[in-house]
Amino acid sequence: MKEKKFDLELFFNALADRTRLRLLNLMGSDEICVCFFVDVIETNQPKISRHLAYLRRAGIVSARREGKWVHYKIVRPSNEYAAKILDVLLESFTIDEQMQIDRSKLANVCCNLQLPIKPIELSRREQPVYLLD
Amino acid sequence: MKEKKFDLELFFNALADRTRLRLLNLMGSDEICVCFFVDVIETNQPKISRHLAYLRRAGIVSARREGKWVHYKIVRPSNEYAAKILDVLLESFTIDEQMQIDRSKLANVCCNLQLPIKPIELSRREQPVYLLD
DNA sequence: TTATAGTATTTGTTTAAGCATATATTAAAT
DNA sequence: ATTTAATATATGCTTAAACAAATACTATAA
Repeated sequence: MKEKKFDLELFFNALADRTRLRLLNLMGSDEICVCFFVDVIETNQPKISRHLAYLRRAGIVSARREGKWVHYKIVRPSNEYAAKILDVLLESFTIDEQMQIDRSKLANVCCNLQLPIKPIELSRREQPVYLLD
Repeated sequence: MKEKKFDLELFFNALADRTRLRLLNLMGSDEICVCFFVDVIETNQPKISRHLAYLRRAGIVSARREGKWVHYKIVRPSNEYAAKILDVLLESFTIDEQMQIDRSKLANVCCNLQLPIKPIELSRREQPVYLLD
């Protein structure tokens, strides 16, 4: 079973959109629920879902369903150079004003930033998880 | 006089195209004439010019006219993160088979790869140069 | 059945290719 | 010198394809 080749063009295309960069910024090192993205980016949910699907196809994020909710997180791309590039990109968000505003908005709607275990989710029992795509 | 902000989306879009990646690979650390790109990529000249213009607008390459010829080279993006990303990208070309094939084709049509001074150009007197854009 | 998220469809916009043409430079001819 | 031709490169224009947004609809879980 051969690994399918990592598509650098798809990768860069995925990063060439402000909404998708904002989504990556919000994920940072945490796992974030779709509904929080909708709150922070202040747009409709299908649009967020479509951009998340784009990032998924590019091998940049993964999804995990937990009950009604789907959580997304950044995954390390299989291509080592893409992984390095993603690291630098995430680092670059620290000097971007809007990205920092987004992060504080997320901290408001979602009190679990910075916490190793998320209080809200503690009250829900763990479900048998499955991955999309 | 305020520097205009570096456009990360434009930068990533510029990198999200195989032809443009091939052009960057061919430039590497050298300054290359448009006619060599046309020879190596084996496509029409307007297409090459268009992609080079795209890279120029994204702040990734610069052009220098010397007589009838225009030479392109990679420039360090003003955004430090973009510069780092470009470094990693160029490094990634070393493990890409087609990129290496392109480089050897270039070495054939253009004997000056690896040489600090290009023999062909030595026979032309230096012109007052100007930059496009 | 209600909340959450994903998909399908339509529409408008962006992008790329191909072709033709314009511009810049040099060389050659008058 | 001035015109003409040739070469190298850039740019308009048109068409086709890809992409994004909005809306409506479907699927899943509680």
